[in-house]
Amino acid sequence: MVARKRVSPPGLRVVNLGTLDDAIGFHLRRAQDASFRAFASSAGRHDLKPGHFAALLVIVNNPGIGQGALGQAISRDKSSVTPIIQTLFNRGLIDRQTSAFDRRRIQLSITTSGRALLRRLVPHVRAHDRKLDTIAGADKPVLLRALRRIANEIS
Amino acid sequence: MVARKRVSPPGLRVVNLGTLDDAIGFHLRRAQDASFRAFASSAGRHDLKPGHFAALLVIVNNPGIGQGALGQAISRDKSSVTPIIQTLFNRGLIDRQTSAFDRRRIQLSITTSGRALLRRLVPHVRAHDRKLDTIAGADKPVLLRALRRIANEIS
DNA sequence: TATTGTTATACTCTATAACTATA
DNA sequence: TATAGTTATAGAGTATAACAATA
Repeated sequence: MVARKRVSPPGLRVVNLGTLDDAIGFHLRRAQDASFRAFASSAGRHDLKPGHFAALLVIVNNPGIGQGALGQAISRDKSSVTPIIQTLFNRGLIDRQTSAFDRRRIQLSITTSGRALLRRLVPHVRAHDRKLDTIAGADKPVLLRALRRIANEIS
Repeated sequence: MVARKRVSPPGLRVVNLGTLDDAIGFHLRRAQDASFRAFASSAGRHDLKPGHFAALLVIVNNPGIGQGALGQAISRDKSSVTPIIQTLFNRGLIDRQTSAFDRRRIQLSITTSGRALLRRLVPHVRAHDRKLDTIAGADKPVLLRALRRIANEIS
């Protein structure tokens, strides 16, 4: 009697996750991972990664914002913000203007071409958001509330 | 009249996140990020990172599991599983045994010392889980349901 | 002295592709 | 030919620390 495909390890078809299956952190990672990949393969294919997109959105919504505040908004260190800003600037998507009040500060704003890219991207981003919204369905408000709390309150 | 601290950019104290504030993906990333850091600085300080811990948990719950199936369980490529397994093995936390049925397959199982580490770690992990559970409160079932759906259904 | 942003650097996590050995 | 696991390698993404300019 020959050992056949799949027969070898007895009863291992379904992986038992144990307590992991009840751990919010574990599912948080899987969901974030899946969502990130899905975003990257739709909007990301169109030349703007999630991080860059988020930064651009913050800038368009907060013209004149500095890199420190931007970093806080997207929860990144200022040293992580620098390369993002450089990319956006090199592509002509944003402007940098030294503040007249404080010459250490650089005021960020979106350019016409940045707006154009955003417009071009919005449908894809919307599609991604809608996918998530559809999946979350009526759970969305509760989901967002829980996620916000986790991000803000955990220590 | 001298320009004083914080006065320069008019009205920028609070960052306006715009549509980002309504995007599940954005909050997913922030929550996952915060949760990961919190875990790393409690249980992680005790020598096992989230990824390694998750792998060890899957192994303890599925003795004899192979690296492919393990990777599927934690949503990682087999090439990402290899270094995790090596670390766990080098620390004597798991055993690898070639399957008698299929000598390509390596059956993973936890060692006594792996169990001991797990026991030692459980309080910290529990504390982290409890923190998340407390924050999620009554929202937890809905949160988990939404996270599972996102991980499984998004494309 | 403190703060804004940059640079240099390094670390973690991950995947792709090519490989070995088995099947 | 196909599959389990390894290796080599590369690329994102991020942070820490030291720095320059300015406050």
